[in-house]
Amino acid sequence: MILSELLKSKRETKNLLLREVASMIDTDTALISKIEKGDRKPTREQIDKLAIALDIEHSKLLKLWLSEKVYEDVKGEDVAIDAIKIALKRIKTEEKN
Amino acid sequence: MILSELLKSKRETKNLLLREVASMIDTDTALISKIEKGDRKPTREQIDKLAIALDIEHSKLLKLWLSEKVYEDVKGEDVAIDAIKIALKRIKTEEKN
DNA sequence: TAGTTCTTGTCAAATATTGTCTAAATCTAA
DNA sequence: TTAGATTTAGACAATATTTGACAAGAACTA
Repeated sequence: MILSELLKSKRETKNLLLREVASMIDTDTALISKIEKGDRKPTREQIDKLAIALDIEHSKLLKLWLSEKVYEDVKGEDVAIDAIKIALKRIKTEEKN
Repeated sequence: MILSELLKSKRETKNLLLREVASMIDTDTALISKIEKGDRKPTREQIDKLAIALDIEHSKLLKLWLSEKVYEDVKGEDVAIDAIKIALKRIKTEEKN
């Protein structure tokens, strides 16, 4: 499940209108629409607010958001998998200290 | 081995001066110095040129460069590992198609 | 068809990144 | 030590990227 899909399905489950979510996020409907369509990435602050507005576990949303940044960095590269693995190892070894 | 370290050690192995590398990369010594100290990230074009100038396998350099972008995205996040893993899965499943 | 919701395109403002210059710091050899 | 060379640090303009906002169009609903 991709971030944009999650946001849209959650909003629909809760029967909220774009304008209602928009006001909770302090922006306009156009931006929310774009976020739900994957045309724009939410900022981190928006992620925080969206978690509250849509009642989604914050860390779940954050994970998805971060993973999409990672994905964008490497997609289309033929060394994508190796690059991600290198980063993963680095994170893991750092956590041990 | 981190990108900046690799670049510096390779240059030293080859007994090149910053200004020599700089001219091959079409920039000035200050920038190369910063790259070697990790203060600046090379652009992708610079990675390509550095691979040639320093005689480093291009894909190796590219992997390191990409991995550091990934690392920067998630470092310090307590969901960092999960986020990377999600991205990794996504890349893997997409490659199958 | 009118009213509402959603989508799209555009563009300026805000941010972030990059390149270059200058001068200071560090190193090296005589 | 000092002169000359190399490397580093700081500042700042140029560029690029991201973001927010507006307006108009499209799609949906009653």
